[in-house]
Amino acid sequence: MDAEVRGCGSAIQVSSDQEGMDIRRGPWTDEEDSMLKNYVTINGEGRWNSVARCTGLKRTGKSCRLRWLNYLRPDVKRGNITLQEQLLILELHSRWGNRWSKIAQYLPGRTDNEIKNYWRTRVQKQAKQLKCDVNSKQFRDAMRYVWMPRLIERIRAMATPKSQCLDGPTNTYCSDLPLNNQTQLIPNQSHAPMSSGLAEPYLRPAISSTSSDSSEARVSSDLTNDLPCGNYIEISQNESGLIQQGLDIQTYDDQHIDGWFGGGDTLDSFWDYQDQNMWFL
DNA sequence: AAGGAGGGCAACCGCACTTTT
DNA sequence: CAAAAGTGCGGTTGCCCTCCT
Repeated sequence: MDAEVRGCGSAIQVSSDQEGMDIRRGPWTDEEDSMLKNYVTINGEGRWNSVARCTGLKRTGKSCRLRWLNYLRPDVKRGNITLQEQLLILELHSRWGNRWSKIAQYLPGRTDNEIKNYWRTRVQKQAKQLKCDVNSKQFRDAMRYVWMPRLIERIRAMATPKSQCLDGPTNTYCSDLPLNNQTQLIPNQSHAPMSSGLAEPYLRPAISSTSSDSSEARVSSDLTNDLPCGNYIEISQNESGLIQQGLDIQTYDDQHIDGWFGGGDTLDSFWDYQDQNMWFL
């Protein structure tokens, strides 16, 4: 039996659980936020049902957990998804599909919910506009061979005015990813299951490298294993200290790409559309 | 200026898995 | 070992805001 209480311009739903206790739903208030934040700061994460009971919050444990993870946690990053993050999302999704929490482990400060929303609102919208299924080969190929290289181009363009950073036409690009020498991509521990405490950086110096004297550090093997069709991101650091991102991309000429979109005109309009929407560029 | 449409995002739901008792 | 409780995760919903007409 639910009752709806309207206040402050938003709907707060109150229902009764088995014990007759009122359960609040809907948007969290500042007061609730501070109650939850204070409790977790003192007592740590976990035991979310207890949190709900001990704080006097009339919320379910699940609701408390979600609020903390997606909003109140101190390391939650706000603001737009960066180009590098977009590229990573595309890459990891091509590998793992809708494993949002797993993908989120590689994007520090981003929540699975945020990434999921990003995918649904941006990427799926593009698929819809192109009148193809987001899981179709056509769409995945467009991501892999058109959008991702284009993203990398943009990252490179934004990151460096330096010509030495370009490795010619060999599909090696650079960006300003904040990586240290001998960098390895590590999942963000703060998103790991049953984690506690502060987030660790998701990028750490590599413990070892197969090529001892090489300054290159490829994305960890866990990330690169089984990547589709020889398409992978390689992160390395050149002598200037700038990070190079190489994408092993098969070369597709315009004619091939035209095949996906039915000819030059269609492709042109496709790019026009992309430029208008700017969702990843 | 007003109303409608669509997008973005926070929050909820249900199920599956893990841990505890 | 089984049941209950707790937790995690992906899918979905609905509200609010912005843009367009």
